[in-house]
Amino acid sequence: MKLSTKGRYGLRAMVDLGIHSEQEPVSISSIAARQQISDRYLEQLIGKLKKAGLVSSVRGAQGGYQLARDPGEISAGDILRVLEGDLMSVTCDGDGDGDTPCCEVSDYCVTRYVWQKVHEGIIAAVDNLTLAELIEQSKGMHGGC
Amino acid sequence: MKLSTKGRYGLRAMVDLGIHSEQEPVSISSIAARQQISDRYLEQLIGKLKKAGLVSSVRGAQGGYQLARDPGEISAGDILRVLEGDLMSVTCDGDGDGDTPCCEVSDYCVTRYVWQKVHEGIIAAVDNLTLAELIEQSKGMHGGC
DNA sequence: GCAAACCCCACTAAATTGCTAGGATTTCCA
DNA sequence: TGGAAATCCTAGCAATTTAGTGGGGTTTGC
Repeated sequence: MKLSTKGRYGLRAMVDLGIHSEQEPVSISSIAARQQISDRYLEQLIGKLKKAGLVSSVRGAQGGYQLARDPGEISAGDILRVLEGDLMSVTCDGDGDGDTPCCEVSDYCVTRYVWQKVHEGIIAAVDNLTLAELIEQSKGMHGGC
Repeated sequence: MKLSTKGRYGLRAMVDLGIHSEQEPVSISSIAARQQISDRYLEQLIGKLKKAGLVSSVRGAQGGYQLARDPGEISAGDILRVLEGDLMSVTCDGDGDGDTPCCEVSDYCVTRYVWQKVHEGIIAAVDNLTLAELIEQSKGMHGGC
């Protein structure tokens, strides 16, 4: 139960875009260099973010990526959902093929109950956190941690 | 970012123990049969829970497991932390070997910031949820979901 | 026209997950 | 006193996921 590099890199890339792409599009290679990430790998992650409509692209030379919306209109949850899949989707222990009802085994709905609670906690946290806020945070700390 | 069977099975096993082990210890095989879980696998999970001090064991014939503490004194978070590892541990993207400071790359502390928020949300959810509450939930629903 | 960039898909080594297997040890009970 | 029932311990293994790498294409500014 941990955040993979997909989510971590994606958050950093989006913050980077927010800071550097206001005037002109930013290339994968420049983000990768600043963030010290494999550019081939980052390319795939940003591809997903583009398909999800969070970033827009400009093809050809001097092209690159830009945020598709205002940073205030993008939440950390939006980014993480794209890259990490459903954030703690609430599933039963049933096989989920639709044939069997969700809960034929005694008392395993506790899982569902717990997960509902956890899910609510996560969603509340990441959906109320805008990219704008993260960018502000990031600008605030120069080198220090 | 999902709950593995470890956490799901562990929660169900603990609820099962809470319901059935008040008088006498309960064997792995009976829990596994009721919960429809591989007993060999469950054995390993309960082993961890024992090492963590959440359940106690009685060896030999007619032995088995019991809750080590009152269900009101065990939280869902306690169980999940044992089986799923740190719940969203807040780590930087630094290599974490202690040699390099946490944040030598520009602005990746946003990861840390986001994760702090998510972590708080999760902890608040699972640590305020007692096993007693889950047992009550479980008893409340007979077959229904 | 050519280089810089995005785009797309396939492959792979390493780690994790969800088990299975084979025992050894302890203890109740007939 | 001899099983049988149970916990304990460690190792292995197939399937999946992760974190990339690789080899191309296509679009576009200069």
